[in-house]
Order: sequence, then structure tokens, then C-alpha cells
Amino acid sequence: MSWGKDHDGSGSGGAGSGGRGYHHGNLREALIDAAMSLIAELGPSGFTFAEAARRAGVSPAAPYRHFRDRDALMAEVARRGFEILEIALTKAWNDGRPDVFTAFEALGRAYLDFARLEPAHYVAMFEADFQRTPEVKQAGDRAFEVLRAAAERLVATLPAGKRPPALMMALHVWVLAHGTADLFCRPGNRRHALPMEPGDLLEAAFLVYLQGLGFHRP
Amino acid sequence: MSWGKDHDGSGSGGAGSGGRGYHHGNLREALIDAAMSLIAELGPSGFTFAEAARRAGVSPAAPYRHFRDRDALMAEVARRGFEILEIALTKAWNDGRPDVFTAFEALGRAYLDFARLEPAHYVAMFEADFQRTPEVKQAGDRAFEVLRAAAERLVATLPAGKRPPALMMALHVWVLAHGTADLFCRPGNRRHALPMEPGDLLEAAFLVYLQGLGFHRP
DNA sequence: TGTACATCAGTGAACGCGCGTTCACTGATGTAC
DNA sequence: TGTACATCAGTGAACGCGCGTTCACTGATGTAC
Repeated sequence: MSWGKDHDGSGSGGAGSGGRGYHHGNLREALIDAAMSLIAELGPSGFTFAEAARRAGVSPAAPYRHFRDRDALMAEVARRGFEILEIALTKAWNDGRPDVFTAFEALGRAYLDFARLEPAHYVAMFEADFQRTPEVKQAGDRAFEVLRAAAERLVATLPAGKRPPALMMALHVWVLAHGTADLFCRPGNRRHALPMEPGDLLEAAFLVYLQGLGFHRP
Repeated sequence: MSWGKDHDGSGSGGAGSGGRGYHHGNLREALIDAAMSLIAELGPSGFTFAEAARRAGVSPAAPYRHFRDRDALMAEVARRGFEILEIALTKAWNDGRPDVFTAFEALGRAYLDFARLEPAHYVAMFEADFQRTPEVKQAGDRAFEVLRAAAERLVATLPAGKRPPALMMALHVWVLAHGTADLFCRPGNRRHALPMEPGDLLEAAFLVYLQGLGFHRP
């Protein structure tokens, strides 16, 4: 019986400190972390509610205090992913500085970096039909809106008669970035022996594409 | 007891005729069909060996006569997918007729059409690590080679000093087509309200990209 | 400051389920003579 | 053409497993007085 040993009573927020008594203290976060490790290690089908509970050091019934069911946890990972992506994109775009062209390129690179650095989030975001969950869909829309608004700004630098539809541009950028991420940056699988880094491949595609629309490096 | 009723004894090849006695007659194909329906209906995780057997009207042990295990069936679906894709791409390219530019565009459209018409194959091809199975990897390489060879031919129409690397071009085309397919053509999920058909979106991207490289409609 | 009590976040045992896989078997098929 | 036999492709019952989920419960926490 070791009560009294580490009754740190860290209270409300203390995440990492690990006061593991009868009450976990931060189980919700711990479950999300566990789910993400599992997804990153074993793919989306490798994540199970039971194993997440096990990794969090908790009985298999405990997660139900924090998530309605297994899918709710998965959806939360996806939602957070879009949220983080939105922040990363916003930061990369930096309101069009130093110039819209350069900033737009940075946007593409930021997308790919996100996919690489947050594989678990990324996989969850595009797996299954979580986008039908309202919260997830909204988060996804907000992230996409960053792309669209940036495209709008970039398009405005062209002479009035030669402007492509901004929405189409945004979709093309998304397609390029997602295609690159899904083909060449997924956790376990290097799909093809690439002669270059995925990031460089995407950047090259970006430049060619923008040039095709009539944009030129400032 | 209804033996004798339909002892058609259709023998070796007769697939569709359905002589369902003690011997199925075409179980291997029936299992592949069942697996594909399951994948198309429920996604890749919806496919189970047991359910495939059930749909083929056969005991759960029967599939083991034809496939080492569950993954072997899945891999076979993926392998066939690449094989069919290779044929479709070859046909669309049509050895560069009527002209290499037009034929190259047709290649992109054929890729997307394949993803839409054969969702089960497509999902299997890019799910899991089946590309590590030698047969699947080889089939995938052959399909990609069609793309690469076409890019090579197209590149050769440019003046010597202005030729982009054909491999890079092929990869970009793949990225565009796969990105479009994965974002907008997956079975259950319309990811975003598109203002246009996925095919048109891809074609537009294609044209812009090729223009950016210095190609022009013939 | 101390005590009673409501609330909350965990336990642990149990359930039903469907899966992948194995086993000894048996009915049908095709071939040698 | 007919019979014996090897081979093959199925059966069906059984297994162990881990999952998602539920249930009545209990230990810890925080609040009212």
C-alpha cells in the first residue's frame, strides 16, 4: 500500500507530472496521446479504445467518462488536427508577407510539413467519414478557408482580365499538397524511390503551376 | 434433398453460370468479387475473410484453399488494380496519338476514371503496405512506367535546353491525379462541396501545369 | 477550521460478438489401367 | 467403356482472442454549512 507516497495533489491542470492515484487527473489528454501513438505506429486500424486505455494505465471502461465511444475519440483527433493545421497555415501565410507569392509558397510547404510532423493527426483527418461530424467539418472548412483567402489575395495581383478563379486555385493547391503527402509522406510506406525530397517535389510543382497561371517570382 | 436438380457440371471455366454443388467451381474469383464489394461498400476495414466467404456462399475455412491468409486476398486485389490501371493508362496514352500533348492529358483523365470506376481496387492499392509485396510492387512499377515513358515523349517535344526532368513530370502528374482522386472521388465521402466535377478540376490543373512547363496546345 | 454529503472519475468483472485460423473429415473430379 | 484410386476443393465444428460496451460499484474531490 503506497498511498501517501506521491500524493502530489497537483490539482486541476498538471499534465506531465503523473500523479497516478485512483483519479488519473488528465485522462482525456492521455487517451488522445495514446490514440495518436497507436495511429502513428500501426495505422488508423491499429487504434483501439481498449489499447488506448491500456496505454493510459486505466481500465477499459474509463474512457467512457470522456468520450461517447471509440469514434468520438477518433473524431476529436481529427478535429484537433484541422485546428492545428489552420494555425500552421495562418502562420505560414503571415498575411501575405513578405510578398504574396512567397507567402503562398510557404503555405504549401507548411501543409506538407504538417502532414509529416503530425502523421497521426493527418491520417485521422482523412480517414473514415469523420468529416461528416459537424465539429470536424467546421474545423476542416476553417483550415481550407485560409487557403482560399490566400489564393484570393494572390489572384488579385494579376491584371483584371487574367485572373483565375481563386477557389479553383485553392483546390489545386490542396490537391498538390495532399497528393504529395499521401503518396510520399505516409507513416510506414515509402511508395516509390523518390529522386528528391517530397518537399522539393511539391515546391517544384507549385512553381510550375503558378508560372502556368502567369505568376512570376517577385 | 435437391441433388440432381442442377448438376449442370459446367466444368472448368464457366464463371457466371453458378453450378453450386459441393465444389464451387470458381471460388477464387467469387472471393475476389466479394472482397471488392465489401471494400467499395464499407471501406477497406469493412472487408473480412469470413464475410467474403459468406457472400461467396461457402464455409469460413474454404478461402484458405485459395489464399494463404486474409492479407493475401487483399494484396491480390491491389495487384490486379495496378494491372488494370496499367492497361487503362496504356490505352489512353495510345502511343502518343493523335499528338503527345492531347494523349498526355488523356492519361490524366484515365487515371481519375480508374479511381472512380474501380473504387475497391483503388482503395486496396493505396491502403496498407501491400506495395511491399513483390508482386504488387512490380505491378505498381509497371503502371507508373507508362506515365514516365509518356512524360519522356512529351518532354522531347521541347527545345533541348528547356526540358524538365521527365521523372519529375511523371511524379507531378501522379500527385495531381492521386490527390484529386483521394480528396474528391473516394467512395463514401464528398470531402467538400466542389463547384465543378473532379475530372474538370484535374484537367484544369493539368493544363495550367503543362503551360507552366512551356507546353502549348498543338 | 471541521464535518456531511453530492458529485465525479475511476474500477473490475462480465457480456456478446465476430474475427482469423486449424483440424479431421468427406464429397466430387479426373486419371490410369 | 468401366472400375480403383489419388487428388482436390469443399465442410462444419471448434479454438482463442481482443474488441466495444455495460453495469453496479467505490475511492477521491470539492463544496456548503
